[in-house]
Amino acid sequence: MSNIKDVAKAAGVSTATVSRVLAHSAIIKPETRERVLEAIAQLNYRPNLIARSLRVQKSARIGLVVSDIRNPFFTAIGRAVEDAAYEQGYSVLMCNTDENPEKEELYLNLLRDENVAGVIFSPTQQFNMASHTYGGRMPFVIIDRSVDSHEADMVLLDNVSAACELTKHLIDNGYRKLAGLFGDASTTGQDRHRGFLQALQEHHLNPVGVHFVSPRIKQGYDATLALLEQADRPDAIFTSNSLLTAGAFQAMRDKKISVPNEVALVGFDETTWDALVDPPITVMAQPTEEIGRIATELLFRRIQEPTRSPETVTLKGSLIARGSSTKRK
Amino acid sequence: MSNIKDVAKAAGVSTATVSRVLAHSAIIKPETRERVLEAIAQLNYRPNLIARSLRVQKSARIGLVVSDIRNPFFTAIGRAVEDAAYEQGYSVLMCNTDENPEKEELYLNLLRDENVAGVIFSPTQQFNMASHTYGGRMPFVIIDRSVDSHEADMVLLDNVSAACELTKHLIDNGYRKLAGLFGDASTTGQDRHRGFLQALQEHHLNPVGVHFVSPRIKQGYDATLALLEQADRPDAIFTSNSLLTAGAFQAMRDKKISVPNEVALVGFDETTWDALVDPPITVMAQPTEEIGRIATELLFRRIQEPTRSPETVTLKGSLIARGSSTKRK
DNA sequence: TTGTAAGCGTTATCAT
DNA sequence: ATGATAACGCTTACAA
Repeated sequence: MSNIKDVAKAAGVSTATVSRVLAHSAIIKPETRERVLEAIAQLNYRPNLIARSLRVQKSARIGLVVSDIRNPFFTAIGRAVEDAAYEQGYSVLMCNTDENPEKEELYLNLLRDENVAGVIFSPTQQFNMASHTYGGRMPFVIIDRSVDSHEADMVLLDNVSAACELTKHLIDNGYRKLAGLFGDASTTGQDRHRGFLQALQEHHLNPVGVHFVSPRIKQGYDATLALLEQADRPDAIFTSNSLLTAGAFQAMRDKKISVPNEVALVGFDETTWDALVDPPITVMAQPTEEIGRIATELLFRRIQEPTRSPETVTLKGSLIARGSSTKRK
Repeated sequence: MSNIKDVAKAAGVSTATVSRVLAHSAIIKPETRERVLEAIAQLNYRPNLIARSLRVQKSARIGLVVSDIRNPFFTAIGRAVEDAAYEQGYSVLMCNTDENPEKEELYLNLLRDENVAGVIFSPTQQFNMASHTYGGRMPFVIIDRSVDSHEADMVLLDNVSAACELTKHLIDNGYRKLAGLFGDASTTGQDRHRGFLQALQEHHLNPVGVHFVSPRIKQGYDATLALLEQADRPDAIFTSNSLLTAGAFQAMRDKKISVPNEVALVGFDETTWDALVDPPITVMAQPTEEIGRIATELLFRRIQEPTRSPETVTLKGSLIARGSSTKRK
C-alpha cells in the first residue's frame, strides 16, 4: 500500500499539498491538483484512516451497544443506525452486552479506547451514567431505556402510555383477569408494568398475575405455563417484549388454549411472525427505524456541538389490533 | 484523558517502560512495575488503541459484510461472529450491502482504510475476488456464498445436497407437482435450485414452476400468488430462504389455501416464527452459530498465518420435518 | 500557492 | 533493567 509520501513524491509536491487536495482545504493551483490526482490514481492511494484518526483526534466510527442484536427490536434499530451512519460516512461497531454489566463496561471502555466519535447505547439496569467517565470523552445517545441522568440525549418510547393503551385495549375487549409478563433486565419492563397497572387501576381491576422474568422465549414460555396452571387463571396475558410474546404463544399452543377465546395475548414490537400465526397477535409496534435514525442524527448533532443541552425524544407506539385480543363471536 | 507520557512522568520512568509493563514484553524490576501500575490506576490511564494500531500496523477489528443484518440468518451469524471476536478482544464492524455491489465495494474499501485485521464476508453475485486488491491487504473469510476463487477461506453450507434432501422430503411425502422460489441475488439461490432440480430428476419429475426473485417477503408473496393462480397449480412450494418462506406462507393464508393438504411448504433457515405458525413449517436449518464461529476462527488463524493455504469448510444442514409438508390424514 | 516540520500516542530498536 | 528516540501516516500551523 502506498502512502501519502509516495503520492507526494510521484506528483513532485509535498505531503501537505496532497493532504490539501484530499481535504479540499485550500486553494490549489489546478495543474498541481491535477498532478496529485493523477498520482493518487496511479498508485491507487487511499488515505490511512487510522493515521488520520490519530492526528485529528476523532474518528468516523460510532458504537452501537445493545443487549442482543438478535432481539428483533434491536436488529431493526441496528440496521437503521447503520444506514444513517453510512450516509454520513461513519461505520458502526456492534456490541452485545447480554444484559451483563461487566460486558457493558468492557465495551464502553473499548469504544472509548478506540476513539469512537460516539455511542448509541441501550444500558443495562445497573448502568449508572454518573459513575462513569465516558460522558466527558464520548457523546452518548441512550435508546430504549431511560437513565436518571440528564447528561445524555435519549430516544425513548412513551412506555407507560403505550403499555396503558395496550392494556386498555384488552379491557375494552372484555377481558378482566389480566396477567403480565415483564422483562426484568431493563427500566423498560418496569415502565410497561407501570402502564399496565395504571390501566387496570382506572378500571378498578387488579392483576391476576405479574411475572418479572429474563426477556427470553424460554422464560416467557415457563411463566405462561405457570399462569395457566394457577387457580385464578387469567383470561388475557400482556407481554412486554416480543421474545416473551413468542414464549407465551408457544405455551398456549402446547397447552391447547384457544387464543383469544380462552386467553387473549398481546405484546410489544412488530416482528415477522406475529402477523403470520393463528390468531395473529395484537402488538404495540415501536417505530424502530425512526428510533435508530433519530438516535443517530442526535448523536451526529452532539458530536458537532458537544455543549448543546441534552434532548429527550419520546416517540409513540402504534397499536396494531389483531385477532389475538378480540373474542370470536 | 491521560496518555503514556503522563504515566511515565508520574511513575518516574520512560514511556518505553510503561509500554513494556503493559505488554508484559520484557522483564521489569518488580518495584518499577509496581510504580507504573500505580500511576496507571491513579491516572485512570488506558492505552490509545488508534495510536497502537498505527504503530503496529494492525488492529483488533474485523469487518462483517452481509446483505442485510435483518435477515435472521445473518442476524444469528452476526451474533456468533461478535461473540467469537469478543473472546479474542476483537470488535466487529457491521456492514450491510443490500446486495448492492457499489455499497459492497465502498465498504470493503472502508474496511481496508480502517486497517481491519480481516473481513467475514457474504459477497454479492457480482463480486469478483480476482479483480480486487483487497486480498493482499486483508484476510477474507467468505460465508454463505461461494466464489470461484481459491484465494480465500470459506464456510459454506452444502447447498445442493441440502436442497436436494429437502426436495426429496417433499417427494417422499407424496408431493409431485413441485414449484420453487429462489433468491436471485446470490450463488446460494442457484445452488439450491440445482439441488431442487436434481431431486426432481432422480424421480423423473419436472418442476411446475420456478421463480428467481429478490429475496424479500413481498417477492415471496407475489411469486406464490402467481404460482397459485397458474393453470398447473403446484401441490408443494419450495423456498430457498426464510423471507421467501414467510411471503409464501402469507400468500397461502390470504388465499385460504390449506397447508399442507392443498399445497405443502418448505423452506431454509430456522427462525422464531416457523415453529409457531399453523402448520409449523418444515425447514432445512443451517448451523448459524457454527458458521459464525468457524468463520471467525478461520479468520483469526489466517491473520496469524497469512500464507497458509485456504480452506473451505462445508457444513450440513439439518432437516426439521414439521406439519407443513406432511399431509394430514 | 506551496513547503517545512511538529505532533497525535504508541511500540520497537538500539544504547546504556 | 531501563531510557532515548525514530517511526507509523497523517494534518496543520507557520514560513516562504
